[in-house]
Amino acid sequence: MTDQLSRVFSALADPTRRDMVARLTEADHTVNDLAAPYDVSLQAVSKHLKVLEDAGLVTRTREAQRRPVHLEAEVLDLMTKWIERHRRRAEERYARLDTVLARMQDDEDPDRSTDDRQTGTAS
Amino acid sequence: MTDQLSRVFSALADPTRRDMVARLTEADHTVNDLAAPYDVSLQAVSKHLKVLEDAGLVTRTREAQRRPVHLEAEVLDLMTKWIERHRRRAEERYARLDTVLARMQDDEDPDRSTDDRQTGTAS
DNA sequence: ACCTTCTTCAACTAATGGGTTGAATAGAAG
DNA sequence: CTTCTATTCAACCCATTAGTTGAAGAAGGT
Repeated sequence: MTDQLSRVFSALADPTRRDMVARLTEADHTVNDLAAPYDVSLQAVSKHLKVLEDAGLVTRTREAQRRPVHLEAEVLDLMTKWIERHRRRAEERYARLDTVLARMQDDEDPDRSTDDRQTGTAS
Repeated sequence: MTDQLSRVFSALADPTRRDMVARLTEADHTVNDLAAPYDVSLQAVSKHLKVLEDAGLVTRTREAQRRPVHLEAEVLDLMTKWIERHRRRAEERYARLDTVLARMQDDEDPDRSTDDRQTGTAS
């Protein structure tokens, strides 16, 4: 899992980490702050943060003993781009399929042989 | 990892599975078809497909001995929605921060006390 | 019936992931 | 210098995952 895209998807596959990200959209937080709502050790939270950091989703600075965590929201665009690119391809394909199916439907029913392009009757 | 959103993120955290999804946007494929490009056993590919299926990303029907795999692209919207919701929140927060910073900048510089809202000079 | 094709099930292994506890570091504050 | 707070490192545990090989099941073709 060497590429960033994989790391980002993987990072957000965990509900706790998604919740952290959600809270970080509102404000930067210290590790202690972030840990408060969860029923796990501080060290576990620290690990979660490392995962988010390795994915590029958060950065951390220093402020006295604290290490405020900051969300790098632009990284989310990486995913959005991938998803939307493929979503779009699939949509286009479905559209083509619908067209094909509609034509087949027409062919099946010889009464309504009104082909849009060919104004005259078939030879 | 009980919720679907987690399963979908997790499913797409693997480059091979992403590639499969990418190929499935163009056409349905059999397991053999899908497996061809990868240097792993057929059983491994079958397992990958199970992950995608459990996430709701693909469905499989039967067609003689084959089990054609079909992409369910709408599921991608689940992710897009989550991501965009939080992306937007972060953006809004940044915007607010910029405003605050701009105000602080103004306060720091007493020469240019031209407040846009107040047409006359300050009292 | 038999063979072939396509696919999955079962059992195993090695690596990874999320959690734990205990010790170590970084910086303020006494 | 000691102590307190905030955070991380290290070692370990257990469950899950990605891969393997070998056997089995399901559907057609002969």
